[in-house]
Amino acid sequence: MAVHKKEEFSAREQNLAAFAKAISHPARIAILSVLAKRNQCICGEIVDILPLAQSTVSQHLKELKTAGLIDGETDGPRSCYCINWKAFEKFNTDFNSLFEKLKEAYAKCC
Amino acid sequence: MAVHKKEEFSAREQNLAAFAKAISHPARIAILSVLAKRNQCICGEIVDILPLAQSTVSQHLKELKTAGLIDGETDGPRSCYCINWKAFEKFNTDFNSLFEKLKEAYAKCC
DNA sequence: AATCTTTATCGTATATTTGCGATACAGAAT
DNA sequence: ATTCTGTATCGCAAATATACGATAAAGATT
Repeated sequence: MAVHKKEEFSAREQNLAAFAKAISHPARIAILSVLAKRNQCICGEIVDILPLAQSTVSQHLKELKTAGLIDGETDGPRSCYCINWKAFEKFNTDFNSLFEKLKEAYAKCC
Repeated sequence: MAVHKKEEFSAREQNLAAFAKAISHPARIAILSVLAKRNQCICGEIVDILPLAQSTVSQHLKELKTAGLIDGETDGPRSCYCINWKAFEKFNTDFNSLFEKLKEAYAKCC
């Protein structure tokens, strides 16, 4: 009963899905939104903004970082995160190439 | 220990997250990809293409439909799905308005 | 050096997702 | 009317995700 067959799909499908998964939680959207709105990286202010415990926020940040959506250096009692725009560009490109190219051939059939 | 505080975020954040969640699995990406490549809706062919059992595919289709990414009519022994392009446009718009508008102010700081 | 502050990690409880087989359902075919 | 065919749903097992408190880690402050 080997649950989870994600590996059996193409790399492209897996990559897109992984990016989507990273932004599939409102808290992570909120974090990215905060990071996007500032020119500079911010640190623990995110914890004050979100309605979540510090450990939970840290966990979400880790997921975003693991997925490559943000970069972050944590030196000592202070850490600094910022958006990895290249990852976003790649997602946009891949997403559009998959779902947008046939839009003009759009024939509503149901 | 009230797990899951998604409700405490803004509607916009929840909507974006919900869309992302819908496409956060390779199987669902694959399904959407197949639907996008055809002008007509297809039915059980998806089951033949994906490395998953029929019941599992049906479940993924249901999730996509519930999330509003696809439309589907099932009449009798045959069902017909197709992509809801408007939902995709909305996602693209919301996504870009959240994450793209400050790209030019991009100051790499870490 | 001892303490403070900030962030990461661990452990754990609960909720959700994924996947399959079995079965129900509904129109089509015989 | 009975059988066939394609799809949806149910029930269950296993994997993942979410959240928090407690604790560790590491530089800053005193």
